[in-house]
Amino acid sequence: MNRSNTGANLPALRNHNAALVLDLLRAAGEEGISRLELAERTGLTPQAVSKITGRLRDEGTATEAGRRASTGGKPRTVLKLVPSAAHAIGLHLDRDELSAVLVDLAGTLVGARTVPLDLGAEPARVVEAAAAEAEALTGGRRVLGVGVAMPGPLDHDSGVLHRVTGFPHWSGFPLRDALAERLGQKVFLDKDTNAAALGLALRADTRAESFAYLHLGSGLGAGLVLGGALHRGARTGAGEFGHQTILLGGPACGCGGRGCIEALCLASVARGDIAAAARFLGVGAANLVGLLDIDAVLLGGRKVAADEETFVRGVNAVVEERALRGGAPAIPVRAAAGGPHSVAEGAAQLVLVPVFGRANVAYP
Amino acid sequence: MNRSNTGANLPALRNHNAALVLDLLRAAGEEGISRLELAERTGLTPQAVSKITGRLRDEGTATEAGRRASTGGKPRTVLKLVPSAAHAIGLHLDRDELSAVLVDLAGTLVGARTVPLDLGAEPARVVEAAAAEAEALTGGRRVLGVGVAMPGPLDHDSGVLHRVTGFPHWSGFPLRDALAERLGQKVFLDKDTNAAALGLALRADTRAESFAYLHLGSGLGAGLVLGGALHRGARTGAGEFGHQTILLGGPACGCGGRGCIEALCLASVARGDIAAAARFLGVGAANLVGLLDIDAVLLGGRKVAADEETFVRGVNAVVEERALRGGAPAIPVRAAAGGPHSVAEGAAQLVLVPVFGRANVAYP
DNA sequence: TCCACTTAAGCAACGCTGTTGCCAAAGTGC
DNA sequence: GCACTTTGGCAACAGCGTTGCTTAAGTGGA
Repeated sequence: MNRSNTGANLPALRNHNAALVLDLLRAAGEEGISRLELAERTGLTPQAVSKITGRLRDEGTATEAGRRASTGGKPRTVLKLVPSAAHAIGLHLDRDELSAVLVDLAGTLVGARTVPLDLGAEPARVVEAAAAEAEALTGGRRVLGVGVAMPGPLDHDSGVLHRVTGFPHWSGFPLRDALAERLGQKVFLDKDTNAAALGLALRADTRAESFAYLHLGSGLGAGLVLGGALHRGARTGAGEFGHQTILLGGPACGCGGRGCIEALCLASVARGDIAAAARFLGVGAANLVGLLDIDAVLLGGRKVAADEETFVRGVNAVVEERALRGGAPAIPVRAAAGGPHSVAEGAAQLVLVPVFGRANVAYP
Repeated sequence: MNRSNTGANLPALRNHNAALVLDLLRAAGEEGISRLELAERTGLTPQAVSKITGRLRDEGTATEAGRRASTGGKPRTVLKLVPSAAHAIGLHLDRDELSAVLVDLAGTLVGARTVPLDLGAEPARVVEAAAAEAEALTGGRRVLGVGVAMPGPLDHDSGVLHRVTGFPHWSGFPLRDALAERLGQKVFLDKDTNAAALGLALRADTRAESFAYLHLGSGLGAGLVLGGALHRGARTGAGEFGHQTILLGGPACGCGGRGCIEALCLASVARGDIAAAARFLGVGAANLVGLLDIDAVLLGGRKVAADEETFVRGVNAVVEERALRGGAPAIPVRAAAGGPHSVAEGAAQLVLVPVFGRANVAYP
């Protein structure tokens, strides 16, 4: 259940409704949305919407932008988000590269920087490098916070890293708090696959409330969006997809197990048999779709990008066959959209999520 | 993200806070809880808690029950839920049996009836039989609604059945609305595995925010509780666990696939090799634990009950080994508690969930 | 051109929420 | 017996969305 455990008072109620309206304004994009439509969609009275949008306009977060055609009376006024009213920074710390982006309230990329990074260096030096990139992008703008995405495992709630694969000295380092203190900004930390999935969840072209993002690069991982929200699990460990067993007693995997999807996929890719890799991935995807009843499967990662069509076709074939067998409707399998900074952009969305009321709790 | 899509006003805020307090009162059980502790746990001010509990006492839902020892000042007054203030009915429609229970606000079993049922009969007759059982249990008490659990597939949101396996004439029947009209009560419909999981989620001895309930009977299914709420998926299809592939190219399953957990498990059970069945179940459980990062795995169903210890031990061994391999803490694997009416009791909880604010949306 | 009608949106008064400031009640312990 | 601590209710209050009404801004027929 996606629920709040804390009591609510008038300011909380006000934030809740304002976030709801802002989320609709964001979804409306350039087209805008009228006050009455906001009222219908939120269930609030038109008068309440007028008050809320009035406050947003006073803040500078929303603005009037034209009118619709009349339907026999006074035409509706169109309201739009003012994306430049605030910004967020997203950082993607990868093994050998640091990607930093600045996005506006609408999530649009405003600036980006990429520099080499040695994740094996001392934590303090990495923090300093990350902070420098963030500051270089800020440029006097109103920045709400900084989102950081990196390879797991880590703990989203406490902002502490665990044993980052290959870099044992990161274990237990409180990256979120260290960066927050250095920058004087709110900082949010999450796994790279989660950030990527969040970024996809908020793209206008991904209209799915629930989906799985499967990332096949040097490893295989997943980001899960369930009911519009990231599912992180109890210890930010959710999305461990690569080491699902699909072939008992199968070939050995680096993890110590046998018949893991990752091992089967990567071996097939290494052999050049992309169709076989896609089928293995499809079996895991079909398991996942059946278990969670999601709306879509999105594929990404370097290995997928190298032969998108074969992967999409192969995964789709397995998922579709399994759905038909179970009498369920088939769900779409697509390649994930997104450019070279998609993970960093998703990280920036970690900052924007609470602004638009899409946090795991309805009341902050 | 577990979030509300609708606007909130003062009555909604009041309901939200009252439900929060009621939930804490329920969790406190016979021991009770003081006003100040309620204030700490909810984040509300003591005065707000006094007002809310005052209203609950006026309604008859809560009552004062003794005091704690003094800590140097006026001793705290203990408040308790009055379980008999309202009741809920739960119905479990199984293939050959109808189990009906009456539970109080605390979820305690107050009455139960079991009669034979032919799920293959005409829907109208089944509705009538269900309604008669519900009425026989009511007995002039204040009943908040009726929860119905039955084998899927079905749609929880619309309350309509799909092609119930083996009973094609149920397809498309609006069971929820038919029963609601016949009884003049609110009715909630869900899958049997979901009801069982919900019942477990609300038992005092299951202290897990997120867990999977794996049910091995004539088939194999799962109920998922994530972050304290049932995860039903987009079409109430979540929990399709039996037909997860764990052995590519394995033995054929009745579903048309190969190497499904269900087929492997049931074949082992039929051979009398319970340890092997447990290992197969364990592989599926380990996949699930890794994917969702849950806190516990609970096992139930007739086949499990026949040799609980072997199943728990076998599943635990696989789950534990996988967790250690991934560097994650091991999570408990246990047999699900619950008596002969546990599914019907969980169905009754479908009615109580909104009362205690544990619905999927924070604001109803 | 005018006027009746429709639709949009703000103003003002209102009921009700949790909060704040204060005080009475009910204990402990020197 | 008195000072102190802690609980918990009373009363006044700020602020939320709602309600009732008015004004603004269009359409379309006479």
